Amino acid sequence: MPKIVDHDRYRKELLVKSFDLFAEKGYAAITMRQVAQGLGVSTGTLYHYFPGKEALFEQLVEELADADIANFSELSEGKSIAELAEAEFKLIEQNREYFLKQMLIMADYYQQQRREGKEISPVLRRICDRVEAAVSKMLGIDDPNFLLFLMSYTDGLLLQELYGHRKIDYQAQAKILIGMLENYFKQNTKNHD
Amino acid sequence: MPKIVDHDRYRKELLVKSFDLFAEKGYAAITMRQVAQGLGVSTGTLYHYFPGKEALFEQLVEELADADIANFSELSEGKSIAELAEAEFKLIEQNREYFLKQMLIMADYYQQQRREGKEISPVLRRICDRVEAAVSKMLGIDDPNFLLFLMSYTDGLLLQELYGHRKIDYQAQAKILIGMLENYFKQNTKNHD
Amino acid sequence: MPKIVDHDRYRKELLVKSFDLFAEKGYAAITMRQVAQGLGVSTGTLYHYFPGKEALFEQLVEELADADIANFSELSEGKSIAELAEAEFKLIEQNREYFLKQMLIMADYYQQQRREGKEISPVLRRICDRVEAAVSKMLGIDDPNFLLFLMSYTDGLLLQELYGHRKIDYQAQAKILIGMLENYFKQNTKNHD
Amino acid sequence: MPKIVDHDRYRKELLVKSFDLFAEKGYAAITMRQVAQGLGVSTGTLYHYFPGKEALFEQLVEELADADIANFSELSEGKSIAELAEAEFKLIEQNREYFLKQMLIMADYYQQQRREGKEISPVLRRICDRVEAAVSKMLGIDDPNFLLFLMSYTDGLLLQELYGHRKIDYQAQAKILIGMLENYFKQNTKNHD
DNA sequence: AATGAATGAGAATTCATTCAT
DNA sequence: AATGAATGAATTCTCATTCAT
Repeated sequence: MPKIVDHDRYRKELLVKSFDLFAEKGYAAITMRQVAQGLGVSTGTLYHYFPGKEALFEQLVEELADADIANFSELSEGKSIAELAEAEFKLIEQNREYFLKQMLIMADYYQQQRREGKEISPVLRRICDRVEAAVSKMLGIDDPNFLLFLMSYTDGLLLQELYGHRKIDYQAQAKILIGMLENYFKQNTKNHD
Repeated sequence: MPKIVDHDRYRKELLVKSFDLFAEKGYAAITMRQVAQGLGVSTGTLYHYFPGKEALFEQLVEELADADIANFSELSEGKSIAELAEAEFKLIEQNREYFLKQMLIMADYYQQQRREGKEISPVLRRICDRVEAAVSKMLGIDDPNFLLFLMSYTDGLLLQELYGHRKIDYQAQAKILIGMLENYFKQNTKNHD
Repeated sequence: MPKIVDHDRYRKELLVKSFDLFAEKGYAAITMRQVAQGLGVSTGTLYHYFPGKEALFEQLVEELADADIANFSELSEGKSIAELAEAEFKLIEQNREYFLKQMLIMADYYQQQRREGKEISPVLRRICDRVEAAVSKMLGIDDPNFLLFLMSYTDGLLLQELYGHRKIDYQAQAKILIGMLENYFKQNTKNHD
Repeated sequence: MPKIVDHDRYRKELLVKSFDLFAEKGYAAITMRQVAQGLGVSTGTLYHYFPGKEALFEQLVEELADADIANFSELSEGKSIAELAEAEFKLIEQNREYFLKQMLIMADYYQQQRREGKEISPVLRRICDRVEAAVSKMLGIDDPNFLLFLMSYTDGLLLQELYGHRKIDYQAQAKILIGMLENYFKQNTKNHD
């Protein structure tokens, strides 16, 4: 069944391409025709690969959960905390478009699930967990509360972007974070004594 | 002699009541009929007070920008940093529903403005600025970068709720924040010497 | 019951004022609010004087049927045919706005009656007959076929305005009509011998 | 392979079929649902072929401007003026339904354009000009003023139909017209001497 | 597989009319 | 009498979805 592979491969390709479209307009606001057009296919074809709009969106979010947070791992080797933090912020800054879009899609998905009375989606949690794990490994931090703090801070920074905050100085933020981290490790070391 | 109605007062009342509705479903997903029903009026009446769905939503966001962040000011008197931070987190925890909804509405508004090719809305910025000013005054902090850090952190914490994070331990987070703050003030004092 | 006189007088005043409004937009396209606004009253007041939109329009058309075709009679005294014809055309030209509007309203009324399956309205006929009688008296012509010809010609001339005909040369048309009339009278006289 | 439909051909077919519907009820009074129903299609299909009600109506009027005034040319060969005139009136009488409807549509269009503050439509003029050209060629008359007279007369005759005039005697009218024409040609010939 | 024409339920919005004041 | 707020049915138009080709 080589055909099925092709079918599946193409489906995923469409999913990836639809990411921007959903992020730009939002699930409820975008139409299937717009999606089809954006993907360069007919609506008929779109429905050939996905049973409907809702399923398409769900699969997109699941795709996000499966997608590699590829870049994170690159930087994690044997550097000082300061270097790591700086590298992380550079990475965030460089991909802020992507992260912002992912955030918007997740917010959209959250609302959609709520609308339909469903419990908070395990898919969102999965995405969240994986990012957390990546950050944990990258910075060598295990304390869940401190991890939550870090995640919140970086996610929140992206939110500020959305809120229209005047140009964010990622360098300065990195410096603050480094201070936090150094302090954290100092204290942690003390505690472990 | 017309029916005696304070048009403007009633309009604002409707706006306030529509907050939950828009937050729950999202701008694009909710219908004017649903809004009308939720407000307990007919669609005709809704259109009597607002020229259209878009205007209604915009006025809602503007209302948000004008609304008092009343509760913040209460706690700001002569307490230690630790007390203030603890109080702030309690406040966030208690109002997390409201703050989350506001966040969703702002994200929605952001998308809607983008969809229409408008520049990033000054209204969002106004909301953002006011919250920042409130936090600044409350905690007695002026450094914009540190303020941004704080805002990001607290906003990001709310985002984690949305992402389906298992019960967030606001107490533990408060502790972390206090550590940060104490460290910040210590350092700041040193620098000023 | 002096009040009733006032009521009735005011009603007619409103009718007269509504003539332009209906002519400009058409019965179906104009809204009662627009009419009210155009008349400088509230919709409530409008409904106080007329039971509804349809009745208002019907009364307007009836008002047209009752209105004096005042100006026509002025010119009818002891003049030559050429003079009369010329005078008539000047009159048409001067009032072409009014006549055009009347034409539009009558066409509208015709359609509305048809829509409701009613027979061709006697009211329209009444207007038509009165105009015919006026022309007959004015030009001293009795032959119904020739009168019909005359009416058709002048009404048709107005239609040409509506069709966007470049500036119509009423002088030239008057000359043609005079030729027709003179010829008609010559022949008629011969026939009567 | 899409369903094989000649989009443009079908669009024109719909236009032609919508002629009666618009003439019967008027642009503002007829609803798109009614049009769709009258054409035997769904509203969705109607909107698939036309961007909106206004565009549909405009295209209809343009279609009228392009439509052949086919029948006119038939009769124009080598006959006496009397025969031509008689033939014309027979033609008008036979198609009076069609001409009346065209007149109503044009009046409607005129109002609609005015409503929107547009200048007098070139489309109406185009229709008008083409009819004029046809009549000119048919009767062999060039004098624009005399042509205007003829057009006005015949159009006006149709108007009388609308005004509810009792049965119009087209034979008698033809006789009058013949008189006019003969007189016109006689005089014209004299002038050319 | 792929297309896009067709559908009709449902969205935003309007409007004649009613009615409390 | 006069006002204009309130209503909800009806209008224009959209859109997810289906289906013949």
